Amino acid sequence: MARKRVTLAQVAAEAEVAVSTASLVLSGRGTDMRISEKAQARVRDAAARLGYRPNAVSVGLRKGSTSTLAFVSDSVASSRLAGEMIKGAIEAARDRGYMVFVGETGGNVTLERQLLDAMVDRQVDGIILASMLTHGRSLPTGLDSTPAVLLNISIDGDPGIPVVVPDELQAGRDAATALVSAGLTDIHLIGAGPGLRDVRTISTAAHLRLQGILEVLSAHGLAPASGRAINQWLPPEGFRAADAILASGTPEAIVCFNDRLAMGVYQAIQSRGLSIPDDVSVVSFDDSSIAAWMRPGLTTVALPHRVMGKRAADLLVDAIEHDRAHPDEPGPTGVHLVPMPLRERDSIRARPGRD
Amino acid sequence: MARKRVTLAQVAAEAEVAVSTASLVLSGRGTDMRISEKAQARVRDAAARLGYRPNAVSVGLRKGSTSTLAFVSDSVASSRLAGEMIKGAIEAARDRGYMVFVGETGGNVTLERQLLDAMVDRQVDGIILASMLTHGRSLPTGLDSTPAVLLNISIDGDPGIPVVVPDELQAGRDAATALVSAGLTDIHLIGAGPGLRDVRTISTAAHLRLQGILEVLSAHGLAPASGRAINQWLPPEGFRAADAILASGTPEAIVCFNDRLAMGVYQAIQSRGLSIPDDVSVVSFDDSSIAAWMRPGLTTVALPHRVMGKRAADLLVDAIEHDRAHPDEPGPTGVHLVPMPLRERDSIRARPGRD
DNA sequence: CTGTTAGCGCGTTCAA
DNA sequence: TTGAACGCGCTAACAG
Repeated sequence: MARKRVTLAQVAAEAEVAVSTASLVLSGRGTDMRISEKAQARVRDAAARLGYRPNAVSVGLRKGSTSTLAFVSDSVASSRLAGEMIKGAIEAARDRGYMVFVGETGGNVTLERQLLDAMVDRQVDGIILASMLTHGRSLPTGLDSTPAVLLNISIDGDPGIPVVVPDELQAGRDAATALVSAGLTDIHLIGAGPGLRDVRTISTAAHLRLQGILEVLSAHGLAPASGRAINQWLPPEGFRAADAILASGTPEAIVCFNDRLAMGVYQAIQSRGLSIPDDVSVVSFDDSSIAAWMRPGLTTVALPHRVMGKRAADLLVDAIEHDRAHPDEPGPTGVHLVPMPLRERDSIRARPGRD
Repeated sequence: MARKRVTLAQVAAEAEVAVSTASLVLSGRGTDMRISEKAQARVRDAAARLGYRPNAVSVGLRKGSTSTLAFVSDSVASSRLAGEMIKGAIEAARDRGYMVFVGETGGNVTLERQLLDAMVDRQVDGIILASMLTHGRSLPTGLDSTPAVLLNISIDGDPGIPVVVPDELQAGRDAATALVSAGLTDIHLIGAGPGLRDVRTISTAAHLRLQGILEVLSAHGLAPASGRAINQWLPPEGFRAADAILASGTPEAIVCFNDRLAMGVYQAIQSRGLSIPDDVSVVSFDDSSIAAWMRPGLTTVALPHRVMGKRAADLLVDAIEHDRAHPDEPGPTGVHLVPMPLRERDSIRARPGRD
């Protein structure tokens, strides 16, 4: 097993040149250093024949840079989201020549420390710290000694490093606009609301979505017909909330704060023999995989996890390269909002008599 | 930025001993080598004071082993599965002191080669090669020079390394048994069947599930009342298939080959005003997240992705350690079947008049 | 018991 | 143009 790797020294021997010559040739600076064409050819040939590949560990030790990123997330339950973000980050990293270590903390701070340390020990060039919750948290120490980017984490105060988060505020506006521009005015909220402070989760997404919704409604002289602040955004809760609304009449439209709530809402509406969107229009958030499969297809504002991951990796590599070029200047920073596109399907119907 | 790391030499200087002494003490073999208690204390103290952490890259170069695993998958669309497998692998790896590089090939063979090479360049100690399709494929070369495990991949012939796959055959048996033991005999198949060769996907899962189902049915003197071999196992296909069955009467029971098909089947049954499970019993496979949220809860045979990932990582570390201990003996091998547990919910009802 | 020495594989001076 | 020598940080022989 494990047949020995060929080293640069072996290539040099095979090509009958010195190691440094081989090194220069293979790093593409042969012509630059005016090394004879025939020598270069011999080196390249030998390398190819022997199947030489530079030992990345050695290069890492020598240059201090390992072309490696760390992706550390807390990924609690909502694993699908994490998967997409990781995927986006990995792809972007690969395109820029980086590999990525992935670690999960399960929200455990001690574990997070250990993971971060292990990553730094392995000389990662940069760190993406991701959360699946988007709530305010404090920053682990040590993130200042290595380039880092925060993904889906909102920090209180300026973290001094780039932050990538979805544009939940605009998403809220877009969801509300989709309803209002269909002429719907009797709008009920399930998940949070009706007031700006009626939020039961630590997620900042809830606040921002609500804020965006209320902003658009009030701009049209409207207010939510009702609102339910819910702690757990799952189908059964959605069902119960919708059922309560339906008990006292048929609403024109319901905004669900995520697709799982919407699934329960669908069940409640349909079990009463009502039709979506003929009787009730529904709009939601997340665009999880079920949204497209529900009948009718659910119109929802997508959380672009993959794009967010990609964005974070790109920003991180930018930061790393900036750091290399200008070691003493402060690195890039700022909050990067990733747009949440509205996926229009078939759960909203314009009110008759309106355009 | 990037304040300099503390090196072993600095610790040794601070403790006024030689580097080798410091090395021995910090690797826990101080007492073993009978180094004076006070010297040991000085070293430990200095290390703690300076915040010393060994440079893993250097250790990797020196020892040839990096405490690092590679997880390479092709993860096509079905990303949630990949996420769970990765998670399981990462957790198990962490518990045994390994970090993991994650890479995705999107099914691109060239990319797979490049990724694998990049991993090997970084001196990973072992490789998990995973697929989300479980179909027969050929093995990339080079997997023989590094310990490796195949995850969710069935290879034609003996790959000579451990393989982890779900026990789909038994899963098929269990699904059929759940129905038969409820006294149901009018059983329709959606996804594959009715005959053993009626399969439209490359997935080996379809074959094995079908085989298990037919085995149990025939053991009870039964055969499928109907079967539909379907290419794409998605809700619309499930809806159409179920609708066709319902057009010619109400079936006692339907076996769906995955949960997404079942979702469509639910929609078809319920849109006709029929009840699950009072009129029709349904059983399925995968236990995807929607299964628990459907109404009524879907009884389904779970694909334990996380367990599979964990299993693969454990086997890989076993193989690595075996290799270290007995470098010339052949490594472990064999097919490891991971049980697929039946998640009983509320979509099956025993036929009245039976127990 | 402790210190010195020699690499792991590579990139980079500095001379020749 | 090329080759010899040094060191990244650490471990393992080998002396002392």
